Amino acid sequence: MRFFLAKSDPVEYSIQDLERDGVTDWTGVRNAQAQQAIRAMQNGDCVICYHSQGEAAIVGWGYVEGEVFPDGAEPKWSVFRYRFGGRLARPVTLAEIKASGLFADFALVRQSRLSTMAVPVEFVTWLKKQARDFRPA
DNA sequence: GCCAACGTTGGC
DNA sequence: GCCAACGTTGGC
Repeated sequence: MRFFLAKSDPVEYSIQDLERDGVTDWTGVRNAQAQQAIRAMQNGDCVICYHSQGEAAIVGWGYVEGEVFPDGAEPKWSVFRYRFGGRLARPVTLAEIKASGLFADFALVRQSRLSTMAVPVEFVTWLKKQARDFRPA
């Protein structure tokens, strides 16, 4: 299993919405680099959920369900099906991630506007220490 | 609310 | 094909 991260503006669609829905199609990503991350996803991969805008924090996780597929309306763009995994009791903020000093090269820190990205394994290890309830299956 | 980063558009 | 102008996103 590999790890990715998907941002969402919680006003539009939050981890609570994902928990309620159980599963949702992650559409609307219209950026070449972000699309590259989506196309690299495989069934069962873990996708960390991050709230942007006011919150700027990791709030939970989920899983890629099935294969990545083309957007029905605009097939040149890829979509993944996102299944809820869990919520963190305490969000891990971007400020903490930056303050750790360990992840200056991570796209989350380096490219604030990128909305989906691959996550380095060292970050996953660190995150598990920060959030004991982060337990991807 | 402001600003930096950066993607997109359109004139040339 | 270049580049300025503009729009959008997200951190603060």
